[in-house]
Amino acid sequence: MSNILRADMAVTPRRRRSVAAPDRVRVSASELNDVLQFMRLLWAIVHALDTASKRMSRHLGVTGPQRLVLRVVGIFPGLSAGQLAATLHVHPSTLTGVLRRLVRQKLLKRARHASDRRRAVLHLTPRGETLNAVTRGTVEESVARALGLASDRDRKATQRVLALLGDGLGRPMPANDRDG
Amino acid sequence: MSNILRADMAVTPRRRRSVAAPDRVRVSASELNDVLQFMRLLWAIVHALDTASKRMSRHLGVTGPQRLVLRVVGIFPGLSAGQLAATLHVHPSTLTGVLRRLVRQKLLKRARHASDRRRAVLHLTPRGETLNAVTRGTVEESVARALGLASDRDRKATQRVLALLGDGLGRPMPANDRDG
DNA sequence: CCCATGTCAGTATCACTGAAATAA
DNA sequence: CTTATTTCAGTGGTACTGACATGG
Repeated sequence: MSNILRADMAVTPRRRRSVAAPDRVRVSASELNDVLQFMRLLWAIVHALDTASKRMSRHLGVTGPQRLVLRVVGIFPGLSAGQLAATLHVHPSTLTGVLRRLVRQKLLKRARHASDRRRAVLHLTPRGETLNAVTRGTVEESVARALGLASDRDRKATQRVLALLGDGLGRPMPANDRDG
Repeated sequence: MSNILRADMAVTPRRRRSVAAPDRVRVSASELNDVLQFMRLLWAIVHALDTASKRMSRHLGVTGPQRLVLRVVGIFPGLSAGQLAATLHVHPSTLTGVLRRLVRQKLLKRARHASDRRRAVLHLTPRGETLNAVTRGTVEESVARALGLASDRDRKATQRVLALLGDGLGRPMPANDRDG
C-alpha cells in the first residue's frame, strides 16, 4: 500500500482508475506521466539521502554534506572556502555553517591564506584524516552496495541522465519566455 | 578545477587497506572512487532540486515537496495524512508541517474522515486545483526538459538504478554483522 | 573608493524524536 | 485498556538573502 506512484505501470493497457478508496490505498497510478513518476523517484532519492545522512551523523558524527566536504578537502588540501563553495555549488554563507561544525569537531582546520588574508584555507586535522578513511557506515557504502546491484551499463546511463538533470535543474527557465 | 573528484585516485588499482577488516565490506578502494563520483552527482542533484524548489516557491508559492503533495492529493482525492506519509516515505510529523503550510495558503483542505474521525482526509481546494494544473515554472518542467535530452533507454536505466538506490539507502546497515 | 572574501543575522523548509491528544 | 492516527514541542541541519567586517 505504500507503493503509490510506482514506475512500473507504464504497461497498464487500460486506465483502471479506481481512485483512492477511502480506506485502502490500492490504487493504480496509470494516471501519472513519466515525468511525475520520475519526480517521485527523485524526491525519494533526496529523502533517502537525507535519512542516510542523519543515520551517518549518529554513527560517525558527520552528515552527508559534511562528509563530502571532508572528502573534497582531503583530496585538495589547502582549498579555500570560496573554491569549495564553488565546487559544491553552494552559497558561501551556507558553507560557513558546515565548516563551523566541522571545525568544532576538530575534523577540519581553518587557516589564513599566506598572501591573501581574506581567504580561509582548509586542511584536515589528524582526526579528519582518520574519519576520512572510514568507509563503514557511510552513505558511500550504501550507495556502493546499491550500485553493485546494477549493471555497468545502467550505471553509466544513470550518470549521463543525472548529469543532464543536474544541469537542467541548475538553470532557471530555459529562456523561452520572460522570467518573472 | 571544475571537475573535482575525477580519476585522481582511480589510478591506484589494488591498494591493500591497512584499516580494519576489509573482508566484510565489499568496497574496494577503486570502487569507492567510482562511488565518490557518483556521490557528488547525487548531491548535485539534491542541491539542484532544492534550488529549483526554492525558485518555484518564489514563483508559484509552493516548494517541491509541497507541490508533490498537491499532485498526489490531486490524483487521489480523499487520501488520509497517514497514507500520504507512507506514500512519500516521510514521518507523519513531517507531513504535519507541510500540510499546515498548504492549508494556510488555501491550497489544501483538511477534513475529518466520515467513519474514522482520527483521520485527516485531504482534498484540493479550487485554488489547489488551479495551481496543480500549472506546469510552467515547475520543477517538473525542468525535469521533463532534461529528460527529453536523454534516450529512452537511458531513462529506463536511470529509473532502475534510482529505484535501487532509494531502496538501498532506505535501509540501515545491510545486515552485516555489527561490531561495536 | 571599489571589489573580493567570508562571516553573521535572520528566515524558511524539511526531517526526526518523543510526548500528547483524540478516537477506534 | 490498548492501539491507531495525527498533531505538537523541541532540536538540528541545510540553504538562502542581505548586511557587514576585513583585506586587496
